Amino acid sequence: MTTAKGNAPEAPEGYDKHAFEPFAVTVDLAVFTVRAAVLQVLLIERGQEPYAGRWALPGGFVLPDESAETAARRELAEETGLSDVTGLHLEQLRTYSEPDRDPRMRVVSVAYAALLPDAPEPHGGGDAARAQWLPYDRLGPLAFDHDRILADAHERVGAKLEYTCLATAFCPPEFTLGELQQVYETVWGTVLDRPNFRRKVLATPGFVELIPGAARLTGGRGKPAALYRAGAAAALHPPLLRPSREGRPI
Amino acid sequence: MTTAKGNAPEAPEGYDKHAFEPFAVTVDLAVFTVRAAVLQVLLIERGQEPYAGRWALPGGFVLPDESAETAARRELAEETGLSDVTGLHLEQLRTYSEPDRDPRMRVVSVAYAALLPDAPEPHGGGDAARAQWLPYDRLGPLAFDHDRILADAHERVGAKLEYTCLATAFCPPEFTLGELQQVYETVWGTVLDRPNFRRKVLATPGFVELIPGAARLTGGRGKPAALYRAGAAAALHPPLLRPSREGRPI
DNA sequence: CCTCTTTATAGTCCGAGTGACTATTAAGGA
DNA sequence: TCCTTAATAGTCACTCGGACTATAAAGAGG
Repeated sequence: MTTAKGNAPEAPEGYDKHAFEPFAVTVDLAVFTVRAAVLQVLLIERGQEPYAGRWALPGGFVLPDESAETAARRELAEETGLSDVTGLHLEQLRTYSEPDRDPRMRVVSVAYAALLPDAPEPHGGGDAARAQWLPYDRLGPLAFDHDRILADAHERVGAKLEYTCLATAFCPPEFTLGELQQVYETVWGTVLDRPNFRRKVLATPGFVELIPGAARLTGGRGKPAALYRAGAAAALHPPLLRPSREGRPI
Repeated sequence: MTTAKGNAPEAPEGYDKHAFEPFAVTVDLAVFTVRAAVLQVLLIERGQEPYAGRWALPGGFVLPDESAETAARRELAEETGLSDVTGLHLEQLRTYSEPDRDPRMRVVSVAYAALLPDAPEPHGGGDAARAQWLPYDRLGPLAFDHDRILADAHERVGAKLEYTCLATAFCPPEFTLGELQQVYETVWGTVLDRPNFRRKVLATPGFVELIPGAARLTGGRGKPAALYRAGAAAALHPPLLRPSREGRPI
């Protein structure tokens, strides 16, 4: 880990025709999980100004020899306390660069969305700040422009459920079709017809594969459900569209 | 708005627990147009090392009081020589931040994709470098990681044609359905059935609207085509999917 | 002027996909 | 044993889209 270099880099040859201003570059993480049919978001309570006491997305600086992707995965491991985050779905969302988005200084932030299959209680994190899962609904205003980042992340995740096999990233290694449907219903905030959902999922080759043994599982009453694991496919053809939304955002 | 021109910002309160390293932040533009059934890209010939003589995407530094979006639009105006770029489609692609992507220094680049309805010959640009439209196919290797950026941009534009009304951004204010179909065929590199394309486009409310007068146009032989303009809709429901691609990237 | 070519436009046919719905199976609880 | 719950199976009709044919309206060339 390098220290802050005390002098600004001079614009090297080839850059001399432009103004040159160093920026701080950070990553912000929108980490989602589905627990008990509720979409949960990992948030950190800020301990100091600005926005002291408000909830914020976890994140931090990109280190000098890191890519943003590497920094995001490092922060994800730190904030969740998980030892292995290599299998988790992590996806770059977009970059937020409004000049006044951080009142302290000029910060450009690369936002990532991450999906977790279950929700381990978060580790304190490297910041010793309070990290906690909170339901996506019922969130007060977040710090900085994190409301918008989180809304963008939610929209992206919802859209990707339509045309990719991403939903399995919310599920444990072995899951029932009911649990998979629950993911769709929770993220989309809709109710789906169970036989039709089942027909669609099973008709998509490589989406899920049956665990062939009589392996079954019961969450309580009712007929035990067959267990599936994620398949090899990445995309859904044709897509599994959300029920009638007329004007969907781009 | 932050100052601190010329000297590195000190990590302010709240940031002191992190290492802090200033980065240069730039924008790179993948500017597309369709001319004569060929997908063209606006490129700049580099005059100096590294990659002297190679083609590169236009772009430049984000100025201290600019957002990346503002910088991208400014660069777009400079490079194309167009006086008004407010109506053009400009969309953030993703951010490239590999530590070694620019051998001179640490540069984080926010990439944008832009679509132009027709191809005015490019202005020299503020860099006095040679700017030129080149066909998307038959491009040698570009400078830096611009091959990958351009490929990502192409994939994104192709995907957005499926589920948005973006194709009209490639067309002049008044266009025929044949020209619109030409955009799809050129970007996708496929051939579409004309009656089916027509049926689909006209069945999507708000995609295009007929210019009601006997306004017609002939590009040469054949029956004159009716003229349309872009409608108010932004999304396509259901989408206009590319012909059979089995494993589509996410 | 007539015919051929070209392009736009209209319409048909059929099969895949999906929404809405009903029926059956297999468990636990009263 | 009966009821409830949840998974699974199956039906029916409608829509959409791919493939295809037919017609209309222009220019080119004899």
